[in-house]
Amino acid sequence: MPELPEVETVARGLRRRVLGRRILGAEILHSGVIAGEPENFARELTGRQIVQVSRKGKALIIELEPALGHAADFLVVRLGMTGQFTVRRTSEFLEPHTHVRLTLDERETEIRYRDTRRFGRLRCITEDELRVLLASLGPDAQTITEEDFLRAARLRHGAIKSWLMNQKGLSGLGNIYADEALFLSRIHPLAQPGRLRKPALLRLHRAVLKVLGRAVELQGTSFRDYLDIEGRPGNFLPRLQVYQRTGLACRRCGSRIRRLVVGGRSSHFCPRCQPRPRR
DNA sequence: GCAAGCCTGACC
DNA sequence: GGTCAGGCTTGC
Repeated sequence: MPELPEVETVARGLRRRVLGRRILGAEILHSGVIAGEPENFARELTGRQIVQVSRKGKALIIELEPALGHAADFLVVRLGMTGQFTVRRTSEFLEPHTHVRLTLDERETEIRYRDTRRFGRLRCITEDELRVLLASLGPDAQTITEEDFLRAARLRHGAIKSWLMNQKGLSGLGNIYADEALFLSRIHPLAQPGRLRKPALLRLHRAVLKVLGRAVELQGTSFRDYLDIEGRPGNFLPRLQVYQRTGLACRRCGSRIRRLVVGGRSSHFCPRCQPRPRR
């Protein structure tokens, strides 16, 4: 599942491989992954040079050189659950569930978008629309300051796990890293942010930065589908402490890891290291 | 038939 | 403000 570290890895890969290159054509094999009109999408991209690749939270942002007759200067991608970008030779075997092909300048390589579940979306938007999108996301989870983190958490009711994942207080965490950060900071997924003491919130802030930093270094987690630009899996999987380890021994205390549904999402935690909050 | 991320809509 | 269910899709 692409969360911040996976999206960061993809962004770095794209930066390395396609920065400065021009998109000669866009072929849409399945329009379901395109937000808006597919014809418009293809028209906006055709002939455009890629001048920057960045991200905020889990949103991948590909900036195009401004060009006459083109309003949308940004290709923004949300990878959903199984979205994948690869840079491949045009002649290479086209893997199943490839939905978009962006031919690059010499016509020998292309950017491919693959997405088995088709929960991901690609959209071409203007700078104004990008601004609105970015404003709808909280500070990036990798760079959020202590102050912003405390401020965002303080007023919140409801489960801290839901807050970590809702992209508004901070953006970039999904199920894997939310569970991992809560474990590292020894906080129960049902704890209420507004009721936690400051030291606990500071622990959580540090845990978020730590787990994301390490996961970025290891190029993300390949639980099921995630692969980078070159088709390689990430290396964080063996470092997972709780995610998808239900029934296995906690690496810290040996208790069995439990699973609990919070906000409709499965949460994995150690009942001893992360005691249930007093209510 | 469930699970995943994200959106929408219903409800309190 | 908050929760919850439903829909999207497909592989297990």
